[in-house]
Amino acid sequence: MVKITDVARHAGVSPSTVSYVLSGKRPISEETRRRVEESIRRLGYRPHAGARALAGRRSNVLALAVPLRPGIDVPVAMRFAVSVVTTARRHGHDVLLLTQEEGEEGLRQVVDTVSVDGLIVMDVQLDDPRPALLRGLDRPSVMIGFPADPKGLTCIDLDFKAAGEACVEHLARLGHRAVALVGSPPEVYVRGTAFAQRVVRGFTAAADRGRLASIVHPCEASPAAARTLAEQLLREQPALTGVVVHNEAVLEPLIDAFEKLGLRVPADLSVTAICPDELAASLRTPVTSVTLPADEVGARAVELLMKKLNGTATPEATLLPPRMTERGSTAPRAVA
Amino acid sequence: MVKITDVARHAGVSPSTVSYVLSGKRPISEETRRRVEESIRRLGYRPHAGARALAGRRSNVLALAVPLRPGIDVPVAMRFAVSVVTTARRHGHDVLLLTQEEGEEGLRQVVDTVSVDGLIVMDVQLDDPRPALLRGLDRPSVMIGFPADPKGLTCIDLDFKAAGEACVEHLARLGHRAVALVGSPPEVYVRGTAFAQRVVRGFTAAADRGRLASIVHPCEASPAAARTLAEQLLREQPALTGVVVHNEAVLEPLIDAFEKLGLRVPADLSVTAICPDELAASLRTPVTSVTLPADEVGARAVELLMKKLNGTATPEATLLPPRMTERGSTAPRAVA
DNA sequence: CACTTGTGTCGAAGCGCTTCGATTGGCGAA
DNA sequence: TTCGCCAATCGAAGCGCTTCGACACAAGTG
Repeated sequence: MVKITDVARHAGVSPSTVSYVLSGKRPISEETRRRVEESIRRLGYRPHAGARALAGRRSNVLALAVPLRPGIDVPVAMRFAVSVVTTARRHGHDVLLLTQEEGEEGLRQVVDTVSVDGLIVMDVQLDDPRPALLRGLDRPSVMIGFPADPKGLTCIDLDFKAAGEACVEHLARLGHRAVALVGSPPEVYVRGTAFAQRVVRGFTAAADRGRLASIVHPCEASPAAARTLAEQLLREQPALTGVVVHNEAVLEPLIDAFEKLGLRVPADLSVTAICPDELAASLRTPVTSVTLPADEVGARAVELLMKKLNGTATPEATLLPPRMTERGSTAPRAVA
Repeated sequence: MVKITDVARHAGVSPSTVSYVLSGKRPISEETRRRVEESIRRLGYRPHAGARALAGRRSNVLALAVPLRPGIDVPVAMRFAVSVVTTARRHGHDVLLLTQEEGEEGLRQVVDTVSVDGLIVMDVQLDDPRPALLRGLDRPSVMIGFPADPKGLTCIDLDFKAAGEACVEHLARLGHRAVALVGSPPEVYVRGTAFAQRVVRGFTAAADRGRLASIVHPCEASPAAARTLAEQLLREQPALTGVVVHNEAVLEPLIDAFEKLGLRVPADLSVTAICPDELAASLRTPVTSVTLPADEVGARAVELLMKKLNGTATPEATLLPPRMTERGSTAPRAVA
């Protein structure tokens, strides 16, 4: 194994100089720096992570809590995770994976063990016990999603309320007067997942403001549930011409179901979604959607955490404004 | 932070004794052990991971490479991952997450950095470059899946060939004479993913042996693709009465599609699948399936790795025999 | 020209843990 | 009773790195 003393010898400097070249914490002359960097490359030197963690106070490891709870869309969750991992790596950090089972215990343990510089917590819920835990920790953290009380924390997420509003307003502008929200699976609401509720709130508020008739239903993540729900919606609201889907798993089956029921999209029924762009664009009928920018959220979460690690002040709440892309699944309401 | 010397003082012993209590590498009297353990608990002591990694040669961290390639079923992949993480934790190890982007570079880097005791690599493909890399490493590894040449490696997976055979044989026993395999998305075959090909091989071999008419088609992971394929299968093989589905994402839509086409399951068409039990059991028509034991595979992979870390010999290949559960989606062929 | 101020580098002291060799005391064998 | 031996424990030497204070020298300052 190549160690720092090897590099130092090879470059004709002291180990501390090599360390300073690496960390940039003290000025190093241009020439020395170059020599050291050359030696590092030639010898293929990689600092020993454990030694670093011991001597410095940093381990260069982040923990990522990914609770794969029932009802969440796993592929979407993993987009966040992948984005976190790659961004972290760009910042020289590795990512330790925590899953639901480890829950609070896992959090505490990993933190106590000092193997982790900071943590990123996904799928935060309104009554989540983790925010309290995080507040008590001596290590910085960032939450993806919002708990009931984000005071003293750092949270980031898409502005789901605005996203819900944007969808309704888009439909309203097109002349639609009766709209429905197809939400996440019921478990998600039962658990009090903030983002789901925010969509509902935004949806309802905008509908009320625009004096649109509106209904809201959660929906299981299965094609069968989608079909059932499609029928139910039309029964409850025969004048329905606009649908907002906030449920990746049923987006396609739901459109299918409506078409099977004789409604053409967008001629008879306009559909918008809140979901990753890739999904919306990949469907047979590309769907007008507010993007769920998982990549951006993941990356920004890491960047916020890096800032906190550097002692830079960070905002408590970061809400990304919704960005809507029209793709042809929405059209002006046909005038009867 | 509580350190080993604090524990030692509290228990009235030397730090090395505490260390030996923890590692069990030297005999410690029953009484001392108890006192030390009590102190550890009372003080809430957690060994510093970095210091451990530095002093000992172990970091108690595993790397898990989860390449979320197109065409793979993310929820299923995550079942493996979660199982790996929880099993690793039971063995006192944390799990570092590697994603596709980091690929070989990430592997090498994490390993060089000595932050990792061993690695588990998922979604291995026939011509995967990683096995070669792993062979060259000085650290043990376990692969979930099989490369073209598993010599010198440790691989574990469901015996997909036998699984394919089991499905066909089950259908054959029920009197079916014409069967179809609905496979994974085409990308998966193009990439040469062993498990997908093995299913095909098992399926075909068993069909030939039993003199069944058989057809094989990959299928995109979308309801639309499922519908199209259902029609296509019936067109190509009007006598079709048995289907094997090896594609979690289209299992439900496919059954739907067949039913829409007027075939009742299992009265007119018997369906079996290779997928996690939970999925098979959760459908409206519970599906007879060979379980894809993600939990077991993940856990066994970790255990194999632990064995290698302890220097115990491990078999190169572990193939879990298929376990089939009848659930009512298969029935004897209706005699015309 | 003596004196401060910076700049770039070095040496040494740990970080918390494991591990190796040494030490102690108790016990059976001679 | 003495010796040797084993079980149980201790002390000290690092593991590879960061960081702090010291130092040497060059470049201003009055």
